[in-house]
Amino acid sequence: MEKPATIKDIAKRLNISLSTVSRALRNASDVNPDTKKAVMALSEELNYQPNKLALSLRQKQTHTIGVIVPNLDYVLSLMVRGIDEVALEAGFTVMVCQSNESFGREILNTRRLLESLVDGFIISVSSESKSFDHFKKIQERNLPVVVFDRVTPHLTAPSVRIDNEEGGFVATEHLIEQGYKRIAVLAGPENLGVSNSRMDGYLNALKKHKIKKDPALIVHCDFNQDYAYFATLELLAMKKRPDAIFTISDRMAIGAMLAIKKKGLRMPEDIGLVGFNNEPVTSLVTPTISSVDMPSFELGKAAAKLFIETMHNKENMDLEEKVLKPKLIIRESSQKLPTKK
Amino acid sequence: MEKPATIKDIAKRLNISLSTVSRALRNASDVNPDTKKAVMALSEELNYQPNKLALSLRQKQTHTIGVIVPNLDYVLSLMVRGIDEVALEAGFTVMVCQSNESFGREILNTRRLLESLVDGFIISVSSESKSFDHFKKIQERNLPVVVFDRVTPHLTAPSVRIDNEEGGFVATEHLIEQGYKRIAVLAGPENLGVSNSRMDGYLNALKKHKIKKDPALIVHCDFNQDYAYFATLELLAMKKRPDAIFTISDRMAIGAMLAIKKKGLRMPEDIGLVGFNNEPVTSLVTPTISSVDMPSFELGKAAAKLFIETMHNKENMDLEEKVLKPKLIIRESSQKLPTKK
DNA sequence: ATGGTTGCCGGTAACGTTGCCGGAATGGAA
DNA sequence: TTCCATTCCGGCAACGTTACCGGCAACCAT
Repeated sequence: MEKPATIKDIAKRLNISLSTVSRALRNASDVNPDTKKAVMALSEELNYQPNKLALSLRQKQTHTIGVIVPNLDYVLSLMVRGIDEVALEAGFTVMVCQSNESFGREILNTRRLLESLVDGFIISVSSESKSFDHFKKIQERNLPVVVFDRVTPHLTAPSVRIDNEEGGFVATEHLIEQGYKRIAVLAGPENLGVSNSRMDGYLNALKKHKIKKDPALIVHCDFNQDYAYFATLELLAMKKRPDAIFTISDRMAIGAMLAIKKKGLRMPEDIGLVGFNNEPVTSLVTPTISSVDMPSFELGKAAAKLFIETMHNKENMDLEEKVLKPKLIIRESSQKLPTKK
Repeated sequence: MEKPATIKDIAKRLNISLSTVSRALRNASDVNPDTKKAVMALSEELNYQPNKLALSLRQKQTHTIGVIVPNLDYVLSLMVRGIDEVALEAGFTVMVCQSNESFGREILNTRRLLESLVDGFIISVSSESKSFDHFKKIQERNLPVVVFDRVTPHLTAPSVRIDNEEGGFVATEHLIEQGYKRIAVLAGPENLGVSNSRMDGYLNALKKHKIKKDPALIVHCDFNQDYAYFATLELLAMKKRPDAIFTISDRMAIGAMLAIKKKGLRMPEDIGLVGFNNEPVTSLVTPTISSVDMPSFELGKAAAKLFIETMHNKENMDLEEKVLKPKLIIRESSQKLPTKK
């Protein structure tokens, strides 16, 4: 048993035509039940597997979805698993590419996936990307595109995300309620929509509680632990230092935590801290860090479902926009007061 | 610009034959420099991309490598990135599947990748797998298989791994040198080669230092934080409890740490702890946890290189076996004595 | 008997590409 | 002039599959 069996082999052994075998193997109609049975039996015996390549070539569909993500950290890999689950169920294979937050790599990945003739894309954009022409080119080819998690107003496509504004709001309001007065925010790159939305939530919370916004307490820095570390050191060196920090990711919260410890300050007594993503590490460090949790797995599943939907009725893909709700998980780093009630 | 351009389009526009265009696009020989130039120019203009499907169908090669891993934790995802890097360089695409440590899923993944007509496999086996027939079937089809990280003697194939025995040895010897007397080991499932090798290293270290092995201190449990937590609680409840624990993964070390803290014991004073993998989290928790580091990225690269090698000379793939060296990183959890010298 | 319907099947082309072979045109050497 | 080698090119088949069309029986109703 060397080469895998083909339809031709079956046809020859049964002395019938290729067409008949082909029909017998799927379209039960228009074929004698007996021949069909014979074909089925033989295909079983020869362990016949249809050749996907030929199939795809013929019907111009690969049943493959290209997924581009900026990285595969805890949250995103959970989302990808969600995508995978739904896609598999629907008969699709997914090809995952990481852009490593790099614009150039994102373009490269797009090209590679396009070369692989994927049927469409599910995308979470890199934090570095300011231009989206490479994605628009995909849409011009009439391939379905769904954006998830990291959405952007510059790309018109169906999308799934969480309510980042609300996430930022509840995190900030929680800090306010705990009695913190000077709340800083560590945001990501200025052009990253997710970051800006979370910051909007932060600002809304301040406004609601009549706290004046202080530009010195709003820091943009790279989406990464080391940058957050140094940014926090600077914040803590201010004459009137903040007494709480909201970071728009847990990675950054970890950086902030290290800086706070380095300075010898205590959480939550001297300074409060809330992160975003609810990565497992937040409950392992000392003190445990409060964080905004999001339904990542569900979000991935929703993205894949939306993709399949979009694929089927390309016409009226009137830009569905699905928004899931985040949830604040309160831990030691921000709980100054005893639990209410 | 709707459908992507094909060779046929170019031929028609230039009034030459398909064959000529095909030759012009790769085999410079046997084609007039002028026509070649014209073809190149037009293909540029039409943004021609060769259709991979047709190519693969024709030459019975997909230039795709199937990668099966038990999960995508820190170490394995680094390895996969290493594989990816080398594969890309060599013109291969990789398809990554997670078995989630499940035997059934591993079989499923194998089948799916086989259906996708990958050119070969790079595999790290699931901890649950006791039979390897599904992988042997691949080899019978004459497809190259390389095993990495989680190797097994039951599968005859070229392999890349780290010296797990040495890793277990240095970790244990370090604990001994720090003055710990009753050293327990938290091992993984009994049939997992990696775990057993690390345990062999542990046993060798004991023997070298003339410490009698105590079966009560050798605990097998599932490869996961919660199991490790409960296993550690039991260890600590012994009449003569251990004064140090070596866990064969950092996940388990975290579980152990939580149990130790729960019991109110201090590290390193009351109890020493060393993990394996050197995941970033080990340097974030309190106390920081000593761990055995391995060159994961390099290991992935080596696996891909070996794969490509194996692919090219299928005949004399006389089972190369590459072994990389691990390195102990000492942190707070095990450092009872001041640093030497 | 004739005509139309139905059930079943085979042949052909096509998806986009390349390998092989054969052939036309050109040039130079005999 | 004749012959052969070289240079360049086109035709055909094939990879494995399916869509489409047409054909041959057999059956029923007229």
